[in-house]
This record gives sequence, structure tokens and C-alpha cells, in this order.
Amino acid sequence: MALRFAIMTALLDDEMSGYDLARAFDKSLGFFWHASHQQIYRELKNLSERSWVAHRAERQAGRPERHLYHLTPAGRKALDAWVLQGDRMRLQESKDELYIKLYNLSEQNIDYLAGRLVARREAMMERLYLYERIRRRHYADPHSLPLRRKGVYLALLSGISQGRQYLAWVDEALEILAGAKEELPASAVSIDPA
Amino acid sequence: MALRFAIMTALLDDEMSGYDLARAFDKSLGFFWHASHQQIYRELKNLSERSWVAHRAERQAGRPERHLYHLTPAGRKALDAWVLQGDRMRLQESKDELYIKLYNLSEQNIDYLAGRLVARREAMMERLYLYERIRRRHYADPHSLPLRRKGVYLALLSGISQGRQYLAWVDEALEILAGAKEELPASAVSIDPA
DNA sequence: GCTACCTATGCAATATTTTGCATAGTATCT
DNA sequence: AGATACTATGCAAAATATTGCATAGGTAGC
Repeated sequence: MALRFAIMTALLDDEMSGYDLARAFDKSLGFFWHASHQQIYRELKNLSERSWVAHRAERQAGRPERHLYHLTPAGRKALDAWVLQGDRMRLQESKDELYIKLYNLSEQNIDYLAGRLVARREAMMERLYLYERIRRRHYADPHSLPLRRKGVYLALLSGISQGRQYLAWVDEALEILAGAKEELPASAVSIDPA
Repeated sequence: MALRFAIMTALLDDEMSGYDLARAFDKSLGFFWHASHQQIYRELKNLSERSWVAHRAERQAGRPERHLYHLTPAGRKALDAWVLQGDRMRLQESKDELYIKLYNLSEQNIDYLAGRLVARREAMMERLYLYERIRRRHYADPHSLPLRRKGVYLALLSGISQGRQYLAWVDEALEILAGAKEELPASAVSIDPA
């Protein structure tokens, strides 16, 4: 349901192709709602049938045609109505397998899990770097933004603040894991005079 | 896929009924992986077919029978193996419609969206309170915990830290929205001498 | 007595998401 | 020359998740 409206939201400013949208959903909007290109093409088809979006073809030399989608007035109206519609407030559940795996922490998997945490830290740092760049480039002076852009800015702030919090948590978690490992009996490696 | 293992994880300590699991997924484990009772019963059936869990019936006076599930040795083995298996690291996307709605911030919906933020703050404060209570009750001295419980503690820490971050963000967002509203021309309410 | 909610289980339909496949030309690296 | 990656679109199947319904007795408040 929401993906439909996320796509329309992305079309508020510019017309975009399915491919463009797929890339947009790898970035800013995708931080809040991920979608694969297959999903996007299917939704675009659905939205076209509803006449909430329409497209024009753009021929390119050598390459496949781009179908550039844009909001219709009916789509714009539907989007505006959706924003004001009831809100199933599921408080964010950070759906990451790693948490479940942490519930299974053991001597056998502690190194593996610590490694996965490090990988997440790196990925998050990269993303955080991207967001900070966007912030500096487009939201350096939030006070002067038009109202709608202030909303986007709030979402961006949430991403940045979540990212920083996540990095701090990973670091703390790694420290605790390192401490726990030291206390472990060096059983497997010990030269046991059998 | 992961729900299967989340359920097995919950069965590590105690045997539980589907109903018990459903309630557990409203609390601690559910912060990381939500599941409805229908899903849980289906997975339990599936897990039984794989012989990864087994159950015994417990008759109760007046009430329906409870089917108490427990891990089998094969289930335990499968769980241990899963923890070490490849990890599709999708960095958490806070899948909340509200972010998309914020991208559509306008004079028409600013009050509504601010109200939804307040509702989220209240819900998060309640949850945070629950987590802090769990922390004080069961994880007051994290250093002395056995290894596996330290993993659970890390997940709990993540929940607490995310919750606090979220509250701080909501407050900042509400302030920015309040500031933005003040700057708005008082168009709709003004006594316009037509 | 009626209403609402809790314990306790589960089926079925629908909606959403993921994964695999398919096509086709261009560009870049080795 | 061949491998890999990028632009660009889309179908189909499988896995997951949500929503509605169904049963059945117990407890608590009005």
C-alpha cells in the first residue's frame, strides 16, 4: 500500500523512469522504504491503470526507451488524501536477523557475530557519510527551506540520528564482546596434557 | 526464514505454547522481529514437520489445551548452524509510513503529522519504560551474565539506545514543525475584508 | 444479563516482498 | 576478445506477512 504512495512522492518534483525510481529507492527514500525494481515496475503499472500516474516515452540512441512517469492531478489528489488517512503506527521494529543471532551468542559464534557487527559498522558509516553530504549540499540552512522540503529534512535528520546511534551501539557491543571473550577459558587452544 | 529461527531462539530457555510465543513477540524478541499469532502457529506446524520442535499437550481445567513446544536436538543443531550462516545484511530501513508522509509535508497536513509524531513519542516512551524495567530487573549487572545472556543484553541495549534516539528526534521534529507553523501566513483564519 | 476482554488454537484469502529468470544494447577493463 | 558492469524493462514463482474469520470457555465490570 505505502509503496504506491512512496513512488508518487518521489514523482512530486520530477518525472522519473522506473529505473530512476529504483535508484532513488537505493538512496534517500529507500532508507525509509526499500523496494526492488521489479516491485517498482509492477506498482507503476498498477498506478497507470488507476490513472494516478501517466508516462511518455523518450527514445534514446542505442538504448532502450525510457518511460518517464509523472503524477496526474488525480494521483496528486489521492496522495494528499492518503497523507491524512489513518496511520497504522507500528513502532519501528529493526528487522535484522543479527539481533536474533545475538540472542544465540556462544563461544562458537562470538567471533563470527563480532565480524558481522564490524561489517554493519562499515556499511552504516558509508551511508551516514552519504546523508551528511546530502545535508550539507541541500539542507545547510533548514530554516529557509519551503515547507515540504522541511518535511524531507526531518526524515533526513532521523536517518542521520539513527545512523549515529547505531554506530555508537555497535562500538559498545564490540567492546562488550571483546571483554566477554577475555574472560572465556582458553579451552580449545590450551595444551592439555592428556 | 528468520521467523522460524526466532521462534526456536525463544524456545531455548523454556518450553512455550503458541500463545506464549505470541505474547513474547509482543515484547522483547518482537522489538526485533514482529509476528502475529497466526504466523507463529503456522511456523510451529512447519517446525514440527521438520522435527525441529516437538510438543506435549497440557490439559487445563475449563480452558483449551496448551500445546507446549520445545526444541529437539535436531532443532538445536539447525539453530546453531543458522547463526553461523551467511548474513544478508540489509541495513535497517525504518519502515514507517510516517517518513513518507513527512516528505509530503504541507500546510494542510502539518497539524495531523505533528499529532502522529506525538502519538509515536508516547508509544515509544511506554516501550522504553518496559525495556528499562527489564534491564533493571534482569541485566543490572551485565558483567556477571553468562555469555548467551550477554548477547540478549546487547540486543536490549540496542533497543534502549534506539528508543532514546527516537524520542530525541521526535522532540526536535516537533520543534521544527512548530517553528515552521509560526512562519506560515495566517491565511485561512484571517479576517479578509473581501 | 450484557459487553468486553483474555486464554487458546487454527484456516483461508489477500497483500507484499523476494528471488530467479529474461532480453538487449553500451561501456569499461584486462 | 572476453568478462563484467551499467542502462532499461518486465514476467512469474515462491516466500512472507497481514487481515478476516471461526471456535470456545472464563473472568470482570456495568
